[in-house]
Amino acid sequence: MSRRIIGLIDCNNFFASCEKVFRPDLADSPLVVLSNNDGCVISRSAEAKKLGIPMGIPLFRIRNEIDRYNIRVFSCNFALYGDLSKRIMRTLQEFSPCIEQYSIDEAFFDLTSMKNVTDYEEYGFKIKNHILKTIGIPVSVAFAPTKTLAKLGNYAAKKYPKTGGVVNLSDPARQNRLLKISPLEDVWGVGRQYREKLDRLNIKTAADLADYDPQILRRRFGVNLERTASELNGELCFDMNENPPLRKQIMHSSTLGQPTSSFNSIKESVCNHTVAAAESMRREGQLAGMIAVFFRTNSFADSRDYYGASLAQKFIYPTDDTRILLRSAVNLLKQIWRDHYYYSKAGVILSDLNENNGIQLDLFNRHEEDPRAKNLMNLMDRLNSREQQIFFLGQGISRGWKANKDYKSPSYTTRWSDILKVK
DNA sequence: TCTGGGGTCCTAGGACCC
DNA sequence: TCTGGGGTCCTAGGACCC
Repeated sequence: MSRRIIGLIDCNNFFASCEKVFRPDLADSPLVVLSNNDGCVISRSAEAKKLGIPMGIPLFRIRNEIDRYNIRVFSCNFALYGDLSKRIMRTLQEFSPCIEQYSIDEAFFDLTSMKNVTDYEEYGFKIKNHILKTIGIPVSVAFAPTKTLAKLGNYAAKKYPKTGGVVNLSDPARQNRLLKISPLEDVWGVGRQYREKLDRLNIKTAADLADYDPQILRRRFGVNLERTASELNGELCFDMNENPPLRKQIMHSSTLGQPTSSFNSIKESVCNHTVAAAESMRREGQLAGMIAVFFRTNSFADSRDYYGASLAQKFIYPTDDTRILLRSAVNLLKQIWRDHYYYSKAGVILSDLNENNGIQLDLFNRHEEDPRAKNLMNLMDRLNSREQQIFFLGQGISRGWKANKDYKSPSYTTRWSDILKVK
């Protein structure tokens, strides 16, 4: 059997890079993208990183730096990022027959069967340059016999400019050299908690982890960390997964623009999340067996003023009908509602998801599916596929509770009215 | 004043069954 | 009052990922 060779492509500063694609005038400017509600920084351009803007910092704490260095600020625009992501994944298909999209901005791809590719470094640059030229997003590429090593290689491709953004770790000697200089926190699967505990065992580098007794790792940290260590040794434990299993739950929630004590505002917010979650569930062809609604006051505030609640309901017949889901959501909300608190977050979770291929029939309660419901949902999904055209009354009209998005870029690629004009 | 949103898996413990 | 092994299902909590 020939050795496996797995590639990993990972976009550089993805959200920030997306914003720059349509603003070439900002190519060299420091730029940050904010979380929902313009709360904190979730993506930074290279220039912003160089200025020392940390990941996750709240906007209000970098007001000075923004003024002093003229940092450009953008609210997040997921329609734009999702669309560019799709284009990148499509492009990658030209380079590998087997792709696993791992997140919005990264994908593993298997080159094991591509015998004509022998110079991986050259191939990596080919991919990188093609994506930069056709889509405008800079990416890093790494190759290795396991996913965990490919991840580590990709880290190195970003960290060491000398690599030019491409790292080939197919050779064990190179793997070992990188393991020795990689701190534990660069390893995929090692978070802060594990790092601190491993540090006490005198495990400080990726090489230390790879060399440690696997049985002790398993006993003290579980099977996944043991696998991570094996993967660092070049032994494949996390294989490619071209068709990731369908999601088991779908959550939609948000922080509100302003805390509110108004039942109506929270109800509208919950209804909107329900509609969005149902839409995304139908896109996957799934049905919900359960719905849960939750809301809470600001968790950072004084605990005396804290109230949060959640309540779930099971469906006898799993459903994807937004009208049924909305009815349940509002019902649940009414049951746990309390006046006089100021709520800042609300959302909905659809779970017990089943594939929509014939609902299990109950011997005694025959369930007749209403074909009109299906048609109605299809029609709504089509009309709303690019931007929202029609909605349920429960979603509200004024939407005063909506998250702040003061710095949003236009939806260049997904909204007709925002399409870029060429003079 | 202002602190994201959306997921997964593993493990331990309790209830319950034979 | 004490004694046993095995299994399932559920839940909560903790860890990780982007």
